Amino acid sequence: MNRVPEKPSLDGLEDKWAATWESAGVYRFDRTRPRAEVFAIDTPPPTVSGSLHVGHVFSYTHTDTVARFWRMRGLAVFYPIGWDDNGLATERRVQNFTGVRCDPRLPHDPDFKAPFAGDVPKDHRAVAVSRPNFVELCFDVTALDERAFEALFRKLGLSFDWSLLYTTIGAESRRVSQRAFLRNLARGEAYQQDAPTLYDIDERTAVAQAEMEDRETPGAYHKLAFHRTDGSGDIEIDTTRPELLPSCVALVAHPEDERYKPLFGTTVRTPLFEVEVPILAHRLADPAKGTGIAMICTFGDITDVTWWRELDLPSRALIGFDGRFAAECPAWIATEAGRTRYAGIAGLAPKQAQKKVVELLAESGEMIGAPRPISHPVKYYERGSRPLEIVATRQWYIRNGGRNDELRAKLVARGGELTWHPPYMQHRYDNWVGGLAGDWLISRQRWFGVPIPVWYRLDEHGATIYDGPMVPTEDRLPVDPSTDCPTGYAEDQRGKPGGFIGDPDVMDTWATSSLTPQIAGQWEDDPDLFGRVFPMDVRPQAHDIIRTWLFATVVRSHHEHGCAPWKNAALSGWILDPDRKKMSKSKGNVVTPMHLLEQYGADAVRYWSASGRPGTDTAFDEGQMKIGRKLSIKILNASRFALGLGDPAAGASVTEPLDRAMLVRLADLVDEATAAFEGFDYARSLERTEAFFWRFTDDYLELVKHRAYGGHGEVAADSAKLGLRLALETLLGLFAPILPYVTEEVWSWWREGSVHRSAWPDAAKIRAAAGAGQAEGLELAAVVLGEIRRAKTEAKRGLAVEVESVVVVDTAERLAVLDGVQRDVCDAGKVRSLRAEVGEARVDVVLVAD
RNA sequence: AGGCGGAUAGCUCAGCGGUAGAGCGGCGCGUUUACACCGCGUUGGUCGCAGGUUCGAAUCCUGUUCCGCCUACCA
Repeated sequence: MNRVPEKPSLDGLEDKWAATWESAGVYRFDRTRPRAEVFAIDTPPPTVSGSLHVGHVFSYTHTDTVARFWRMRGLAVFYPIGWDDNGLATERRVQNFTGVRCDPRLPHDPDFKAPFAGDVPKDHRAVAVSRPNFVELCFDVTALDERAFEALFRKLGLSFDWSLLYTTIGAESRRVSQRAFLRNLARGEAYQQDAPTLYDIDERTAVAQAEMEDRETPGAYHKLAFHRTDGSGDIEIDTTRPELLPSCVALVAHPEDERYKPLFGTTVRTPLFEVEVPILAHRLADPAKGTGIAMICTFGDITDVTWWRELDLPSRALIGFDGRFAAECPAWIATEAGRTRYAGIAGLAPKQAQKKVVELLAESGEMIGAPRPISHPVKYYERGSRPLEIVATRQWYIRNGGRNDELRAKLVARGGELTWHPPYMQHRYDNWVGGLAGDWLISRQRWFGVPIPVWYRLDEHGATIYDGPMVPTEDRLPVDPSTDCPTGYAEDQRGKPGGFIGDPDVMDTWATSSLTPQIAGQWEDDPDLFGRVFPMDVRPQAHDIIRTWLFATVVRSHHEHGCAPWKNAALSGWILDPDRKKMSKSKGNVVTPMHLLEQYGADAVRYWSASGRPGTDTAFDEGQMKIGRKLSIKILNASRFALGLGDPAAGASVTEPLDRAMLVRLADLVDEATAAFEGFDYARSLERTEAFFWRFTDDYLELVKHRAYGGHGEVAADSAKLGLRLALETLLGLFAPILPYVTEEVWSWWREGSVHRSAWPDAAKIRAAAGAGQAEGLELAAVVLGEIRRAKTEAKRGLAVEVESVVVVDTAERLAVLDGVQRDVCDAGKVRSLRAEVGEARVDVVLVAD
């Protein structure tokens, strides 16, 4: 059966085969298979906040090659895909795309239409919309983005089972997320606390430690004079945040610092605001920093929080949820001068307040010298533009070992249960878990997310009673406490004294995406399915989100299931631009992938991706894509040659030494490629297969060509045809995970079904066909052929020119091997006579005269 | 400041104890019935630096310099 086209082409293969695979269900998960026969992948759901970039193509291809390998090995591959479309990134996308902002105080407008669709003018001021309207827009815009995501992933040839598609904002995800939260709550792993938290004043939400990053930021030391209340002079302190002076609650120095030891227990008056504060001792005060004595403000940084807690200080926080200083002068500023000065900064943002305070200090003479500019690391929300503030608020947390060493040790051990690819990535995990400073803050003061499924009772005055929140039964999930009622209450009691109120917050995106194994596996909704896929075999992801997604998933699995969520963690590197910088949207150096797929073809782009070794950052390189395209074309043409020779006779076998030698090497290749894939090393498998393939086409095909055409009779020709077919079948199999389109195309010329459902190549079967083949035969023939080619090239003659004679000098042993392949060498080189001599290795070539 | 990676041909990278490799690029040759979206040949390197172990080191050990990343560092 031969359906070899006259002029094979790569054009159009993506659309043709993607459609066929979908309609034939080639990648459908077989849920009847027991756990031992399943390979389950916890695919990262990409964040829906615009478009996918070439980095996604890179890492998703890696996982896809592994999925395809295990599928060919006969496992039922559970390979879901989801869209992470809840959370702040999505909200931002929607704001930027439609030109609106959410104002939850507004009423729902049923006729509202978005003012823009991706074409928001630069000078546009965002239109305020109600929360329900905003959420509707979020659904609309994400649906649009998700269609584009799907088109790209399908074209790239990712072998997802699209029937398993989920979204993190979908009802199923909300149910899983809320159920997991409620179980955390019931077991005491989730709790509420009113405490200082990291707070982004632009997004107006609390953020978690994992979402925080340091940025080198310009600042300045200001030296301030605090006045001793016993009148014996001033204490000088250095601060980068003089605007926090009205929140000062104490000064602190190291307990062993001789300079300040005598002052502990005495008090000073703050500059400008004239508040009396104590001088205290604490080990975290660094005698080498600034003047060695610091002012404690509520709250300038995390150390302030520690001091506040450990020294039992009052809270004098002034920066509110809007990021501005309180409008009213606080009671602790008692003097008239102090209150007048505070009026000057009331309502200002931190930066403006600092400017004003510095002015006031200059006027009062309480600043010593000019500010000394410095550059120092400051904490930002990773998506934020202004430094984080610390604001005392009530928030929800999930225990993650940050405040409990026993739990911390258990979670480190869970990380140790995983097999990490590459192994050194585990250090990142250990490093992060070891350095956690607090529990995981999961509540966000946002709108498009999974609601925290609790209600609070209101007392007879309408005040919220936070103790003993009311929770829904699991059969009611998912709920939205802003529209659903707690059991035993009616809607008209919402917000009324003696009634109830819903928790207004949503959970952070990670609090839901940390449950992707449970979401994809339909935990509790389909226990049969869940039992067949959990714990999963592998979590593939990029290494920059080990501290967030990977760790959070381990935390949830540990709490809920008492085990690690997967067996393996496979970490992809980043794509670097030609200047070796990470490609990211914020740097503006991203390359959009669709045009690459159209220009080079999906297989070529996958080839480039698969040449990036696991965990290794890789340069964006269109040159590699060109090579991948060349390789794909070569596969088409070589296949056309092998299959165009016609079918071998029934009962024929591989008899020729050259053919057997090639098969011996091919079997070795299968062993190597298999071992590489078993260790998730798709890159090594590709490299070895490709190296073999080029030698196969350059040397073996040329050596065998004349004989295969029938130059030495049917038996010798059939040996070649059989060898070629076995090699072709094997090479198509080895290439199939990397180059799914071209391999499927060639497969369809002569085989039934999909190559992607065929069995992974079997080295034993190839060795059986090779019989007593001597592997060196192929190399030896290639070496002699190479010498012949060189002689022709150096003589500036064409390769078609005939060779008068060749003398091969080598050991008797090798000459015996050469003897078996000599006829093929002479055919390929157009050699009239070849003589062998024992001696020091050498090849002499004499061409026929011009 | 700790930790982890990397440093090999002009470029991208493989090799990780036994005579320095591939592809791309450069140069030259060639239309041979799979392939001009081609083929063939060829040119490229004190394997970051300095010590050490070894018969033998790109490969192991120690130190060191650059580059990247992760943690920590906000008075």
